[in-house]
Amino acid sequence: MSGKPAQTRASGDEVAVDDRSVAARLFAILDAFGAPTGATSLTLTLTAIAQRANLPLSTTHRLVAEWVSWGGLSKHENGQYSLGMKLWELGVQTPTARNLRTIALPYLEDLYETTREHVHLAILDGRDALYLEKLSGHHVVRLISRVGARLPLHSTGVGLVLLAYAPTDVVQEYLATSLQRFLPRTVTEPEAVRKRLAEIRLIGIARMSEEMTAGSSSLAAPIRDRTGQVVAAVSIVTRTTDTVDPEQEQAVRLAAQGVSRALGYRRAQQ
Amino acid sequence: MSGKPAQTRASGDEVAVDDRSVAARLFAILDAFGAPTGATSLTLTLTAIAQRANLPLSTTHRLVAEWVSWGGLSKHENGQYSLGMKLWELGVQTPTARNLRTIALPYLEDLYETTREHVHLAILDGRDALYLEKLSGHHVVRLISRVGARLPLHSTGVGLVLLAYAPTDVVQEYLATSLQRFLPRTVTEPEAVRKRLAEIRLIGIARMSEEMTAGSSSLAAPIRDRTGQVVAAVSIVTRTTDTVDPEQEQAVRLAAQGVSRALGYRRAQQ
DNA sequence: CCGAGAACTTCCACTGAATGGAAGCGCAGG
DNA sequence: CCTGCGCTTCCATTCAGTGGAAGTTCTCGG
Repeated sequence: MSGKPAQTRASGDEVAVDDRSVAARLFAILDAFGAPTGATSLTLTLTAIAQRANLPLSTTHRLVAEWVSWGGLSKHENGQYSLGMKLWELGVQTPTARNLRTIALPYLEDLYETTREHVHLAILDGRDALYLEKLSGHHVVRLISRVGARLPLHSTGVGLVLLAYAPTDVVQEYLATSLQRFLPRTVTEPEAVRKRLAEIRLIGIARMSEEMTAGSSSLAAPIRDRTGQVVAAVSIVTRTTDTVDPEQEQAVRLAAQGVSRALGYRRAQQ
Repeated sequence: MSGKPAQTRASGDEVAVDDRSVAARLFAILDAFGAPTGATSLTLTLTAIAQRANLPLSTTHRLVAEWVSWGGLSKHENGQYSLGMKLWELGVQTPTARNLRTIALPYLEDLYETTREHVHLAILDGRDALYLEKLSGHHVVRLISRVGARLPLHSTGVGLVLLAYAPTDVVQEYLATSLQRFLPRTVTEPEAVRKRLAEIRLIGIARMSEEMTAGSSSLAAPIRDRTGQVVAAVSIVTRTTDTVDPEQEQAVRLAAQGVSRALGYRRAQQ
């Protein structure tokens, strides 16, 4: 109702201009719900979103409203916002997620039933192993992994398998950076990693022991599509024991082969 | 390099202006990948996106590029676009999807193991049952349902359970519209549906038979959170048989109770 | 009960970012 | 070689988005 001009920009001050596009700002808002403060920041207030996205409050308000009206964010009674169901709906439509998961799930279930261990399905995405699926039973054991998590390639069973069958330039680039050591047994030396990769290609299975989480080991095997390319990896994560259980190895191999066959892979001329 | 003005808008012609905001246009692009032509249109060309989103090609080009740079869409070698992994990553972070799924999955696995039937987990979203999870084994039987699918409330086991415990105004509104009859046995008459809902509330389980898919029946039970509110439903879908298997009913009930307990529900004073 | 403060919502003049028609490019088929 | 189709780039125009500020609501403490 007032007639006063609102914009009163400070005269000589150098204002760091924000040259992000509208789209980039919208994305920044969603990214605010990502991993920043870690695990449990799944719900944010408007102000918190504005801070994380580094946007003025009024702009945030308007853009958040756009997200909410579309369903990408949802507003709760208490005024907090969280990621909306629409994102989930579209997310599960993502081709790789949808197809791989659908096809692999039954085999993962079988693997879980026969071994009763944590079962993982992961793909290579950028420099990480991206966890597509996880079956865990009622174990009290907490693992770092969860669906949607990203874990390093060199310290996880699935990661090492994915790396073993990745294009050489990917391996090259990955090993060019310094690899984080999580536990004393984590292999971080590039040449040592290369040796392991070669061994994995030879025997078709990766054996990890106490390299990411104390007390747990894993067995992982590659999943191939109809072109023979490795597109994913399955693993089971067990409590570390002295002996390697050949039956477990067999179970992991069978699961990987089952999924591969379902994807159209026909055993190559051995 | 030319100096000619590009914009040569037809003079007297009435141009239907598009008053969608940038955000709305961006969303329209994602929606183009949704359900429009049905199931398998998971990959589109630029032109196809422009058509479906009803946007000029150049605008589409620019906005699609924004999505791609963020990871919401990904561009394949052949020039086709599909939903990107980023959407999946954010999607699985969605609170309800994440929490419910994580908590429920082990119980769903148990249910699958004991019954060996299709297992479903769904929530009420708008006027539909939204399928959060589905375990299916290697059955050849094709079901309509899949993760992320939306199916009607009155013709599915989970749907009817969700409706039975929904707020009265939701029920009112749902029954106010005409309900689709899929098969001869689908109950579509509002009063008849209300009767079923009352029965479900009484016995705590929904029994459906040949109301959505010929030859299959389902048993569904409600999942409650710590406040006692019904937040989801589990079901098994079986081939229709003459007799009701009390053990199956028991298994479904147990699964629902298990999840409810895990969500913090303590059996109310009966 | 009132006042301070924090968080959210609305307002609106200004402007630069988004727009989209057209031209340019690249490729496949005739 | 030409034609047609689909994608990419260009850029003058303009209007949608912007964000500072004022208004509103809610909570907490005195």
